[in-house]
Amino acid sequence: MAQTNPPFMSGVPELLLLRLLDQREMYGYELVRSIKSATGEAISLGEGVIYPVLHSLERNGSLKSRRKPVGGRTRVYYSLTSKGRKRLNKLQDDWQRVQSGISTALEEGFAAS
Amino acid sequence: MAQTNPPFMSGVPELLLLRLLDQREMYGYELVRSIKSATGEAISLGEGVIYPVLHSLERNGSLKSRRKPVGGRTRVYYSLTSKGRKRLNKLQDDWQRVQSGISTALEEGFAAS
DNA sequence: TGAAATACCTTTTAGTTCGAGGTATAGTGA
DNA sequence: TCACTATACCTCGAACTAAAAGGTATTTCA
Repeated sequence: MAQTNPPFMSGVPELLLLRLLDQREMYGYELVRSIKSATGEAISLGEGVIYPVLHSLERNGSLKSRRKPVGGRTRVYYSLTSKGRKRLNKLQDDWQRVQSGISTALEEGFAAS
Repeated sequence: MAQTNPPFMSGVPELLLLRLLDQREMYGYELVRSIKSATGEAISLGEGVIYPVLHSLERNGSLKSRRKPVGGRTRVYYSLTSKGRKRLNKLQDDWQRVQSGISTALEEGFAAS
């Protein structure tokens, strides 16, 4: 069914990845679980979402990565570049604007005269 | 350039239209301006967004319309059906979930020990 | 031995927002 | 009268992207 453009999710994976990686270096598989817990189980993103976004963010210079062997397996750790930090700020501003706009619209009508 | 899927906008036009039309009957051109003012100028949607969404919502039974001649011009007024009201409730729940999930994720780290 | 968890990845699909462009009438001011 | 703006409807094409499903390979644990 591939529910695309699901309500209110556009830009969300990117924002969450940047936000989490701004706090500390993490690898893909770890991010999948971190997003669930960081959002209080409200948002869950599969690997099919995470990896492509990670790759495109690295391609455009927002993230850098380093491979790190851990007990036979290899993990790819990602961290923010300064460009990524700028991008995070922009997305947070965008989010704030949309969020407050919608709040205003939804709350209206309480004191409908 | 057609910047599509701009951050955080997916589902937003539908939510706002349903919300405004739940308060009172309105026509397309009017909705364009109402969205701007209802969101405190934070969100602005062009006619190229409004009309297609209006049509698809009517097609799926969330809205019904009636034509009304007003001073030589014809306006198409839209209003919610019961299906549209259910849809509005679902979208509001979705929004609430995403909104609180993101707030939690963004606020985290204040008291980072 | 087998199943589950870890860890990486790609491909395909299904939209949906947005800008630009198009038609036509009514109202306004010069 | 002429031009311009506002009103009011609409369509089309492009770009972007979240999600599901499927794929590989290793380690851990019962």
